[in-house]
Amino acid sequence: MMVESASETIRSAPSGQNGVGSLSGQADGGSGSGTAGTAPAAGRDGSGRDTASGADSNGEMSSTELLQFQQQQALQVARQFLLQQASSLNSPGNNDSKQSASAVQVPVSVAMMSQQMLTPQQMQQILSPPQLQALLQQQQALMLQQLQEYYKKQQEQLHLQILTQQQAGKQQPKEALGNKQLAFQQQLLQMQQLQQQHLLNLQRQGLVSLQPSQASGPLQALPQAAVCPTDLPQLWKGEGAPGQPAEDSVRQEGLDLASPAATATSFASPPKVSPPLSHHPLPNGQPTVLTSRRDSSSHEETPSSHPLYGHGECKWPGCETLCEDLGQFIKHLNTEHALDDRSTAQCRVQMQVVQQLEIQLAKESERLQAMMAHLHMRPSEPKPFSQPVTVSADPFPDGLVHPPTSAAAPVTPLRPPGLGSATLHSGGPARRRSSDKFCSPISSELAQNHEFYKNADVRPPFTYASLIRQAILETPDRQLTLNEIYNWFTRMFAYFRRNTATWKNAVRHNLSLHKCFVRVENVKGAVWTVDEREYQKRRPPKMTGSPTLVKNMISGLSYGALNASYQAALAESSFPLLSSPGMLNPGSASSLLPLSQDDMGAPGEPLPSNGSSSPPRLSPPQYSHQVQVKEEPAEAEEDRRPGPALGAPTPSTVGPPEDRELEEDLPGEDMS
DNA sequence: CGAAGCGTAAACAGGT
DNA sequence: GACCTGTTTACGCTTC
Repeated sequence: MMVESASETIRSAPSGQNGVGSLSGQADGGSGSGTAGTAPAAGRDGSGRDTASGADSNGEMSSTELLQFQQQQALQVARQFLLQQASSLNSPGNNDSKQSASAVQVPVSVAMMSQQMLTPQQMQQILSPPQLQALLQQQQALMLQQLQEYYKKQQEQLHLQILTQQQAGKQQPKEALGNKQLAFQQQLLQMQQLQQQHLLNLQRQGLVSLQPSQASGPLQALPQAAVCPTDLPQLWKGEGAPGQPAEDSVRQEGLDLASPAATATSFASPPKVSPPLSHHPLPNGQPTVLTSRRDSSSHEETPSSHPLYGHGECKWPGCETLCEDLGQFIKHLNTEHALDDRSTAQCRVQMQVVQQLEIQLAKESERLQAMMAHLHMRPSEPKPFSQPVTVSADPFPDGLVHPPTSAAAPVTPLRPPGLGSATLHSGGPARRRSSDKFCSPISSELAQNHEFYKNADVRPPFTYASLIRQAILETPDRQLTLNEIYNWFTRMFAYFRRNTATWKNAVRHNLSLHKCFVRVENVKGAVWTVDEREYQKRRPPKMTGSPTLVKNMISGLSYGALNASYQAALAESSFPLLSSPGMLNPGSASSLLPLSQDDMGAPGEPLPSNGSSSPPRLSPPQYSHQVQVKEEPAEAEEDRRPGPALGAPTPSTVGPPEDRELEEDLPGEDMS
């Protein structure tokens, strides 16, 4: 109710021009007008400064010194990296040490590969899913090996340098040392986070078979490793102090740090931008730090693993406070890391770290591309990956909490994880919606970014049709009144709460326009249902085996979306892990699961499907009820729906759910 | 270049 | 008469 009215009031406000303009503006990062405060807008316009923040602070350092430090950092990273592996191998929590290890390896190549190194066609044609996986692992191994060698070499060097530096540092003025350390640590963090990112990416893609429980191991371990016990405190303190108006930028960015709701705990869950969801939050290859935090904080499901809590101590950058248990940790978090200037500044630093990591990732990706080109395929797209890098030079100059952007497209400011750049059409009204076009599972997409969309004023990258369908399918009865659909929109997407209500018109328009939406006269009025068959009809061919589609997916979507696509593709290839609910946010995953199926291309009705695995929402009774309802509108339906009852019953309406489910569940399911 | 899909705007009708 | 719901048409944009 309230929401509704709210949206209505807003309706007139923003869209001075046409809906298109405002929309694209939103998605694109703000064309200046309209809803102010979107992170992107601020981020872009803001400082043209780039990742150099670290470097900036190093202004005093000579280039040689800088180099040295970088080397040292690399070494450090290498150490941590190896340590990380070792720990994960030995970690009692990880029964599957092998997997953990691979987790570390794979990400490298995975992340890189996903970055448009390969043309979709190449991927598709050259590699079958299994092959792909194998290739990935090969790459990983290769990369890992190289990394390790490199690190080993540097280690010796580093040792020397560290020693000299330490000595020098004692003699040097504190300030200089501080700066050096700052830069050093920043890079260190970046490297480490890059690795985390890779790992997470891998996990999300399901290439690393970490089970939910296990997943927490690496995830937890990484953040820890990322924190250099001795140095970080200084780093953070140093950064916070430097007087940069971090706060300003932070607030401008739309980071809700200042909002009452945003307590220290919620820091991790910047309502506006950072994608909330956990395991897959980094579809874009974004460093996971922020996102992962959010996860666990919001989903106490894994009480034992708060992203900022691990190994009995607080993992807040620069803080190593020991906490006996999670409860204590939470208290500590709320008291010590509440919303204040310091935390804000630290947050900002973290953002910079992430930013630099992205650059690093891009570079590595570029390298991989070259490698791939040399080894396997012909240099697919001459389009060097470097561009993103350059651009990304200043992804979020001032910013805090930017939505995870893929290294591939760091430029795009406000993008929910998992959304490809496709989402951000800067121009015309006809933005590409990923779901339909690319078969990227809207459900999983939503599941992953549920919180994000809920809080961020970002337009979801789905077509109205998919959204409507989603709304309808999410309900037990598979039917909604128009008003309920409205409510779903406003409930699920901040965008539809705050933006013009033109979407309501669009919703109605879509309901009427698409045959897949069937109006049913009900006791309480009219409800809308989905005719899956029709819906599937209007969907694009299929992505399995369709090079072009795959191409679209990959080129059109960013890293995140790519992941989704990969997941879908792999899922089809019987890689259960990929789409495994375990990887998803428990809460949202369950509710959205149904969709993922259908969106994955399953022609049939998604929902009722796994009564067991998927949410219990669809109890037999309900289902039958729905069927009845649907039957009612006989007359109208005959027309619209060719013949549900004919050869094959309409998935969603007729026939025993169980059957459908089975069918749908089959990997090769879809389409023909 | 044209077709298709999508988003948006708007006119219109029927019902409450 | 205002508002909601639903249908339909038109236009612009993007992608293929």
